[in-house]
Amino acid sequence: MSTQESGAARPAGRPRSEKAEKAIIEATLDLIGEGVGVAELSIEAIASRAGVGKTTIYRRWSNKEDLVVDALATMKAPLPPLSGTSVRDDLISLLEAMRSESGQARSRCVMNIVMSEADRHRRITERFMERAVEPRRRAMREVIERGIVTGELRPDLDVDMGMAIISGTMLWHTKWGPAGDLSPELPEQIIDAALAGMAP
Amino acid sequence: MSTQESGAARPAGRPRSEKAEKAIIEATLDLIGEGVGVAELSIEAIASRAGVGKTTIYRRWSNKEDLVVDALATMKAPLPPLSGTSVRDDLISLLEAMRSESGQARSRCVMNIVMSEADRHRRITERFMERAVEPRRRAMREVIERGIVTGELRPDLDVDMGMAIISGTMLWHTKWGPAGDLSPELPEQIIDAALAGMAP
DNA sequence: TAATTTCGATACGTCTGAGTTTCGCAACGG
DNA sequence: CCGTTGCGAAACTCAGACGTATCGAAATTA
Repeated sequence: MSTQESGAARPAGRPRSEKAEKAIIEATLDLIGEGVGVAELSIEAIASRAGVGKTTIYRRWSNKEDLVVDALATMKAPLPPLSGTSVRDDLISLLEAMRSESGQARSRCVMNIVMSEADRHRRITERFMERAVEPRRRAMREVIERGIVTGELRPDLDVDMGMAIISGTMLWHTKWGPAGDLSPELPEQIIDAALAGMAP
Repeated sequence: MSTQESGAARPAGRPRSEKAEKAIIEATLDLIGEGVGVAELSIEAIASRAGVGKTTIYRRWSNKEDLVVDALATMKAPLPPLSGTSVRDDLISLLEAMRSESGQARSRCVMNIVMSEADRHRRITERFMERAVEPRRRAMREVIERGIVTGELRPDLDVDMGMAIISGTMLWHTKWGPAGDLSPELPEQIIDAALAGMAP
């Protein structure tokens, strides 16, 4: 077992370095986190940052887009634990997770790329959505649907619209809200405002 | 008056072509509208598209960023006329204006750039915000404040939060809503949902 | 040990685009 | 008509990055 296969017979020769692979992905996310866009992102910069030869990158990914897709796909969403005591609390927890991520430069820059590169590099967006966005979306949907069942939310509530209001209001604050970090009270404020509505 | 100055004495020599300037800005917006990002945007492509020599561009703008700033600043917001009959109607009109713009590739691409390039090219964002976003923001704020005065909206409503909910929900749909054009009913649906709230 | 494959480093030819210069012509003022 | 400035086109130099090839060393199997 110590020197032997795991499924497919090892093809002989020096095995690919797992460490190099990690370093490449990490360097890619690192540069992205510094605000470098996909277009400016150069393989040479990644190789240099990762302490790796360019060959080591090209042996694994045939082009930049493939690498970026894989790199972004590693940004999985760590869904917050939901207490389940009340819909209000769970929604606040979900927004709080978004808020804390919006404080990380890397997350912010990744979102910028995903949102603006959707047309040019469809594949980048697709994998990321499926891996990172969909799970969150599902979680929020479940909370809202549960709220309708328990009577905590209006029975005629349009679930999709409810999600759009909550996520959209949060998104708006991360993009156009006052500069600097978002207030820790913001998630609570948003949820209460969304629940209450604006009409008298 | 026909051949004479308007303020500063003309410095002699052939005057700069107003037409070329327009063509350059138009070509820039044209390329941006095709999804070309700021990084990929090349002066040569702009010159060629505008039917203009590179010199003519460099004589006016010393670098790409300056040109893009000026180009985006020409995208002024054509605020929709507000009937003023009801707050609901006016808010719907404001969202309808956003919806119709979101159907234009050029507007969509400009928004992508403004939102994602905010960190890298601060100046691009700043001028655009001031020229195109602020007027809309003011208009919506006035409508909401009027609604509070007339009693159409809750007296204790947080105006900023109300704006965030409405604009954010619309923004969310333009970015992550179902693909394709937004439904003409969407503005009305958003406003009604925002006014009503989610609680029973 | 021998064969094989990957490793990081480095050099290479190629391409794209920046920014400058030069050209002959056009448009303006005096 | 003359000096000045702008015009589009083209050529130029320069930098950066691409993607490939080659190197000697390292890691692994047989």
